[in-house]
Amino acid sequence: MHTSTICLGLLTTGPKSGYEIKQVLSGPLNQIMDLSYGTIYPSLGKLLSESYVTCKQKTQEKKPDKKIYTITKKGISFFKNSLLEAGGEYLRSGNYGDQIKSEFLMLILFSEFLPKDTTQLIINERLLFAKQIQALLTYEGPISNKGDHKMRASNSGVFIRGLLSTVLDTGIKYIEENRKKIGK
Amino acid sequence: MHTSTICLGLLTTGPKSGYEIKQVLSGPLNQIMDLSYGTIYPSLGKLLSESYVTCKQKTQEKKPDKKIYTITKKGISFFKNSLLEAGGEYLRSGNYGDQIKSEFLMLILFSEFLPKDTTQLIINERLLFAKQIQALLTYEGPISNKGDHKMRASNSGVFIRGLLSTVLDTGIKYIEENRKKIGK
DNA sequence: GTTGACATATATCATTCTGATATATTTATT
DNA sequence: AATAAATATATCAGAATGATATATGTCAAC
Repeated sequence: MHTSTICLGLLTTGPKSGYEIKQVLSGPLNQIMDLSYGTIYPSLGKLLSESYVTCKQKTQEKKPDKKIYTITKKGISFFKNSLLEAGGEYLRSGNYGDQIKSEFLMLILFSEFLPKDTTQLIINERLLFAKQIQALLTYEGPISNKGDHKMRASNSGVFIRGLLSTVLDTGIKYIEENRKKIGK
Repeated sequence: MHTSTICLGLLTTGPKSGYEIKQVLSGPLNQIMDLSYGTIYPSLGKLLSESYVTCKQKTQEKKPDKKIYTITKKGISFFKNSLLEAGGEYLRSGNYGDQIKSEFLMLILFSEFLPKDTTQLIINERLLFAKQIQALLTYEGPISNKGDHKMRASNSGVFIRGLLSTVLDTGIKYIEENRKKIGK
């Protein structure tokens, strides 16, 4: 899926700045996708030049200028086509897996070459982190203004949150129950 | 973790060609890390120029020439340092999460813009794929010569396989039980 | 028997992406 | 009063991907 498709998709829930798109991608959605500013800003620029979005410059009183991007009708139509194409490519490719780079598990994989206390420290920090993410995913209270909890409130959003939460929980329990086995 | 650290780490289990390193990274390990040829070959070249590995050219009778790389003593020492540094950076960074890009879940996230049958097809294929990976991870029989099952046979390898298998199983069950909720 | 698909094997490269950095203001903390 | 952290956009060197090129072998299909 192209960066532009992701940006447009996130804009379907309402106008956003590049900074806000990054915020959304730094919340629960971070567990399934991330983009850097260096990818987001140029993508929004291109989308603007092709009239898939419009841009309202907001000269804020107390903060740096904000460029709020709004998806256009043309943009929604383009997004639907792009998404369908991405789905078709996904099905055709035969590569149905996710792209994962786990620094944590690579360190564990090579942990026989690491001091034991370092390995244990890494596992402790990872578990703490996973529990924080767990809290973020299961959080049901009022939406904060920090962008932490921003995810599509649709059926699919609920489905994905549930999936991530369940899977994360299984992972935490597995690590807690089996960590003794490493570096034995 | 740098590409060179990963290559060296994989070479600690025995000499390998660039192609074989890619094979290992295409087996069960693919669930936690992947590298492309465009990353592996230049990295091995650099490692060779710095004497962290040696290279034996094997003119094979029936196949293209093979360049078998073997880690040196200097290489092992360098690997241990690099790994310790990677562990330290991991702990210092505060970013304990994995880098994940899930084409599948992004398609599900936006599935309200996709035809229902397309979404269902995507889920079907994903489930089929996940079950194949599951079989690969739990496979206990003789090691094939296809590189499919190559993973470190150490404690950590067993730990990681178990973790991935457990987590994958939870994911499959969740999707099977909750897929009706999408696109309702 | 030969065509086509697939596996083995190395290598390069345009395009893409990341991670770091620069800039500037506000808000919160100490 | 100073310092850190959040808000906000933008750029860019370096790294990584995905595609492509090259070449040979095998194996099944037609």
